[in-house]
Amino acid sequence: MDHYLHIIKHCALFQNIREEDLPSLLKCLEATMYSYKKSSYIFSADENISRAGIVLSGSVVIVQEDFWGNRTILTRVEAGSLFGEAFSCIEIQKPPIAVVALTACRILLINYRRIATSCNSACSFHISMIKNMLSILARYNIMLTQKIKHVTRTTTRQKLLSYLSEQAQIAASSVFSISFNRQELADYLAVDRSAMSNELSKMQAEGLIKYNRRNFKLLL
Amino acid sequence: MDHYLHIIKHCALFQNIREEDLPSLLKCLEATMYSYKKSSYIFSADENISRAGIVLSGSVVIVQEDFWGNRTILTRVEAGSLFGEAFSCIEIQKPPIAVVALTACRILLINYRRIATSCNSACSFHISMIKNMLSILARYNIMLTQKIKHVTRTTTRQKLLSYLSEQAQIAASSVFSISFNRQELADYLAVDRSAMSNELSKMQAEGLIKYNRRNFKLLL
DNA sequence: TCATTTTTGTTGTAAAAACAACAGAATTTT
DNA sequence: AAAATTCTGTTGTTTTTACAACAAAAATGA
Repeated sequence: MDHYLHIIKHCALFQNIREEDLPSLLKCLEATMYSYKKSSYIFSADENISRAGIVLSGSVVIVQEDFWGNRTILTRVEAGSLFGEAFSCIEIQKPPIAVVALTACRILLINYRRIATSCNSACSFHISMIKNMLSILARYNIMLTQKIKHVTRTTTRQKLLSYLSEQAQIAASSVFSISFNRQELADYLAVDRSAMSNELSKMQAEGLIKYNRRNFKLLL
Repeated sequence: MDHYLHIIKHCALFQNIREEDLPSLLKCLEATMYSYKKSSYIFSADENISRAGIVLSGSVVIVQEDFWGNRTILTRVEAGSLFGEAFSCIEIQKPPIAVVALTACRILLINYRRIATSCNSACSFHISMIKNMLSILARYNIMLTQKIKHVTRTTTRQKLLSYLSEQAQIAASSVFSISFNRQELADYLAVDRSAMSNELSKMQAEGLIKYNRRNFKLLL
């Protein structure tokens, strides 16, 4: 675990907490490290999520899956980021999401709830952590709001442009790479992959965009 | 404002705070009451949101609007509930949402940020309020996740069934009323109203549901 | 009460998407 | 290096949707 301390200390949850406090804090959070193979479930839907996870290496996706196995990707989570935090804050019997390893990964599971609910206000880092959590949740909210913005566009083209514009804005450049492959992007935008590939081709033919695999360029 | 104290004290933000502390707390939050006419904007998109709102009477909707005026409803907020809280927690230049009065309403605007960021830990209710905020944000997260579940279904019928099932579950009954009219529901599910009405008719004809206006019954 | 406005349901048409099936390219594994 | 697997693009068909236009019902308000 110590091997990943440089990842952990940069996690948004531990901002404004002194590095020397981290080890005891992690003990307090019952932090335990696990390894997962590609495509394995870290949290599966319909089982109570009582801990939050921090990605130490690799990456995971938060997904919604329906009865027939159709998958929607809510977001991709990279090393250094937190997931499952909302379920650490409130008790939910059947969480509406699952977490799946996109690549082989190492995950630190923590029992955040134990700290937040029985907080001894003498510990200064508890209050720091709760405030960090506020900011993480607020950001996650806004991320979900952005996703809703994309998926509620009426046509596949509009969804793509909405998503690609956001990525260009994040990259602060009209040239950028995306973290999703085609199937994952289709799952994120809730469209059919082949129809989406087809639409991308048309958009390129019309001179709206240029792309090769994960590299894109917006042409106004 | 005192007239609405019974609403305010039940607001999730003020749970575990003694009623006698409320007046000074509200002063601390710079709470100010405003009235809005039906359809007017309480927060408009692209203007910095620095305060959160509590609905005292009437109801509002959180919406996303695109350049062409297409509107998606994120959620409806009733008396006693909070909105705009995510933007009180983190600074955002251009919020992706607007808040519109669905009916004539009275709103209490509060400066939550001032409290959360420069918290004097001597005030016991500050920590209570921050914890309440955590729970509100977590719930809002889950609500957004549910909405994404609905809007990412592929057909209008699936979207309707996904939404109606959730409502039945919330009501704990197969007979229930919904808070949206047809246009609002279409805006929430991101479909065309007339196509949706048409689909509802078909579903009724096929014996899947029975409905009259806002009253629904699921027939398995 | 009557007129006006809002809400809901209905129908037809054109556009778009899902779905399926497949081929070639790229990547990974052996 | 070759084989196997994964990823991406392409095409055609069927289903579904958006859009438009309108009529009836209900709610509002003067």
